[in-house]
Amino acid sequence: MKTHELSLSSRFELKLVPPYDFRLTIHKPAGWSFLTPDEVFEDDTLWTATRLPTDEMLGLKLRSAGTAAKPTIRCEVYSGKRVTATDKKQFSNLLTWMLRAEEDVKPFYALAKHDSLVKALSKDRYGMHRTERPDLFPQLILAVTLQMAPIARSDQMMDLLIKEYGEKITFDDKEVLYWPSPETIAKKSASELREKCKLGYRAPVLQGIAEALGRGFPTPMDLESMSAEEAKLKLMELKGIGDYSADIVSPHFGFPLDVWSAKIFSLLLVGRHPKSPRTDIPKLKRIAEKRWGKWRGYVFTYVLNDIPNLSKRFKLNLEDL
DNA sequence: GCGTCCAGGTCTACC
DNA sequence: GGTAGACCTGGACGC
Repeated sequence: MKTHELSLSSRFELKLVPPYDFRLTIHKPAGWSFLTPDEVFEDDTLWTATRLPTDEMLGLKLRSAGTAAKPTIRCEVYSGKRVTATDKKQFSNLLTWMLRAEEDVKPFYALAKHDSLVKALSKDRYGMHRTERPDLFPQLILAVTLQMAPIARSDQMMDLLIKEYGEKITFDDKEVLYWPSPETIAKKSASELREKCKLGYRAPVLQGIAEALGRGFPTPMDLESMSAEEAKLKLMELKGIGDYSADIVSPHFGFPLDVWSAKIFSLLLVGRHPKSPRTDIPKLKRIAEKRWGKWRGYVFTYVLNDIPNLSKRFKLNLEDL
């Protein structure tokens, strides 16, 4: 396994737009990782890693030094090269973007005045933010492995991809395994990927995506600068990425309903179990857009991270769907 | 044990 | 433009 030994390159504090709950944001209650499933979260400190569009690896140590009302995050960036003052400024800008430090969620919470679901969500998960990744490939791996598989099987495929082809990042006496690069996956045969990572028909799909990224593809930052529709269409040019996957991967983040979440939102939005969850997806997406507009992605993230509370509050059996 | 069924989409062929 | 059917494979389920 390729190993990167990184050393401290930059240390700075970020002031964030309140309310901002550090723990809820970077260590989400439903268990989704910030950047890699192998990141370490101890004593309200996160050690994680990311790959930049330049292919450089960074180690990140993030720690809250404030409260949800007065949020501050102490950031340490670990790198494998000597960094300049310009690099340090870019690290600060990058973390601001990744943590959505400047995003004001108060307009979202204002919807609670006339919306009982948003009222519950904003109370349960006050200060939780969505986050961004500068590395597109892990999001695409997530989207592809989620397709047509129970979550345990998706986890199995992702774990095997990281163990077989991932990279080891060591810094600050910690070790973090990170996702494989598109270059690594593009070089493997589909049959090897299928066998070692139990990817099934997804093996050639993932390899094709890795090859497409290697030929040049917009970065997440590029996609964000496009309109939401343009970004989605660009992502859907990748074979194996359809409407649902593009909604997950796009930094504009749509309302990525799959069969499982369609069952949940059918109960929350129209108060009944769907007869055919897959058929109901377009209708549910339209209802969500009309009800929450640009904040529907936030509603989606909040709901997925608040299932046990919502089940009790609205007397719905959402945990067994 | 063993066989059967199906899952947190996408693509293609066919009408 | 709409839709049925195929797609890997592991695990749940019934027997």
